[in-house]
Amino acid sequence: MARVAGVSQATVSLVMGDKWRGRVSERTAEAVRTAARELGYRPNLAARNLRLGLTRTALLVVPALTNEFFARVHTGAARVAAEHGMGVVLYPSPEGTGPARDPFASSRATLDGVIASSMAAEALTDIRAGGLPLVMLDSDPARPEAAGTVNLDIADGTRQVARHLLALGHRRIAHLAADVDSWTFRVRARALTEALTSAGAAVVRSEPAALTVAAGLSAAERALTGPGPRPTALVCDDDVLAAGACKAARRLGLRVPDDVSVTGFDDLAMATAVDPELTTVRLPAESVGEAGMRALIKVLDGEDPAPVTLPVDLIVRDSTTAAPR
Amino acid sequence: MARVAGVSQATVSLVMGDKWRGRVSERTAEAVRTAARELGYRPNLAARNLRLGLTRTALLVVPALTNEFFARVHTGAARVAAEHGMGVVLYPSPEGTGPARDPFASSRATLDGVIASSMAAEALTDIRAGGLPLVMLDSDPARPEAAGTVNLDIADGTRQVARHLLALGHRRIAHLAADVDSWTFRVRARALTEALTSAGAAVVRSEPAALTVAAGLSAAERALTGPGPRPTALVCDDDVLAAGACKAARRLGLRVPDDVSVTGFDDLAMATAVDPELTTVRLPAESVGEAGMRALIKVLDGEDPAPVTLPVDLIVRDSTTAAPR
DNA sequence: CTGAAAGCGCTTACAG
DNA sequence: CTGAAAGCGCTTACAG
Repeated sequence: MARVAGVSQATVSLVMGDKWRGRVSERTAEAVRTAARELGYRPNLAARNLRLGLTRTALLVVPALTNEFFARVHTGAARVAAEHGMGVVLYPSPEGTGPARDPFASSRATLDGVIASSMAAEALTDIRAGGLPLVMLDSDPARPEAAGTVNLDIADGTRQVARHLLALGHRRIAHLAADVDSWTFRVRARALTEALTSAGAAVVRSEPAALTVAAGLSAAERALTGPGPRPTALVCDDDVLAAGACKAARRLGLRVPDDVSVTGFDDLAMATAVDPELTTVRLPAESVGEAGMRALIKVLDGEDPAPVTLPVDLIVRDSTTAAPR
Repeated sequence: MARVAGVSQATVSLVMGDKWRGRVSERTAEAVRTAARELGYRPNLAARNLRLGLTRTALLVVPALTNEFFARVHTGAARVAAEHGMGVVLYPSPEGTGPARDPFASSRATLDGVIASSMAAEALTDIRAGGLPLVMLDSDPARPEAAGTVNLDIADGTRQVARHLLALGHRRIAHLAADVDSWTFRVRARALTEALTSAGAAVVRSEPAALTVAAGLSAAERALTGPGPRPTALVCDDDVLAAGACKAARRLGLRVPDDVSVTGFDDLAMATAVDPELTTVRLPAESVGEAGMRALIKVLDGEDPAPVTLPVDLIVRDSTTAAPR
């Protein structure tokens, strides 16, 4: 390339890196650009990475890709990254929220830092071993592993759900709990119990369920047909579970929301795909991604980003109404 | 590292690369491994990439991440990649199926090849400019851009839908067509028209819709309330659209499937989340990813992979029944 | 069985 | 304003 343009390697580097102003003549720069265009020349990133010792690439580790939440987190992260000349590469951890295999062996990308969303802190030891700056999203803020944290106010979202249901007169409330060991779901369970008991109501039953429609359906069946008076509301950890819960209610001959109110969490596309549309908690997923990338960039710049907690909103739709009788 | 282990750089390289057998003594190899463990040493990938001229990493370009189909394609591709010591990095093209910005500028990873799923061929010119081997998934097999292609038998899936509906006595069928310019949707439209007209039926109406529940809903409203006799069946390009169509029917006081049958496509989680569950076409997404990665590996090995077409299956559930009257 | 040396393609002082 | 040189950390012949 340098030969074709009739200049030195150094000059090519300056021009391609847009650092030539005041150091290379306009004429020479133009010649380099022309030659690059004709040759389809692209700087070898591996060489640049080696020389610079950084890659301007971040890895976003997520538990699974089947959830729009993570897609939106990525969108937000990628936007902020682009503004800073960085890129984001996705690593869907093959084992859900469990131990993430070393992404370096897997993605083989060289990375400047990693952002992990909704992962168990323990699941990230392999990644930590790389010594890379780590920003944790939607994870236990008390864990000291991360150089930065961005959280959703999950507890508040759960409290909003509880208050909404209490205001509608519900007192017997069951919880369809995601059968996933992560901070975000532990918070939901704890906040729900606290909010209800402090108001004189109670979680009359808690049913664990994997994050699928079918699992939500059978958990809801158990919750609605178990011993004791039937719950009048089902609080679900996730919209997918809530969709299953609505189907279960219908199969039992119960109307949603007249006989049973159902709430979701996340506000995925599924929340409005089902009938009735789900009352749920909307999570600012893109903002989470944006804040996460901003935090990582600060860490990379040697700064110490303050922890961020983002508010969430209850979206009241048609799956909740006044408790029967 | 070499200094700590008391051996040369070359020896370290041999041991870390697992190429030491018969060339380095067991004793020395063990010493290297121990030192590596203690130091938390990891070979610098940028240096290795530079030296080797390859990265054993493939890029998977997808239109968007909000769809499980692509998540499953990735899962399949990653599995095959891992078996061959490769990794797969995801690149969700920011503009849907439209022009993909140069992923090299964005992901900054150095790549051996790219796999593109469901993208318009024209959208990949930037990527092609990199001169990397390209495998296209779920894309026009007639385009010569790709070194390998893996397709779904979308036309056959559409024909299965048509035959199913015809057998149920439907003759007035409307099409909710995804408002996305890609091969996969063009095939659906063409195959549907052909299958119906050759059986003496017809697509009485075709309504374009973006790939959201809300868009599906309003497109279905248009299809069901337009001039002429009402269609008895709605063939939707996608499960999301079908979910919207079911809601539209219900709002118009029509029962699904008794008054209108509705079919989806893809068999996403949403297909069983809604009530009634959707009759739809199941796509072997993971197999698509696996076959795509296998094809890329062949190309990388200098072979010429044969085009693959994977069969798809109609899944009959509760959203279709005999035509009314 | 082990080490010294070359070279992958960049970027960045440094010299002219 | 431009070029020659060093060096990032590997891997791979090659020599011993």
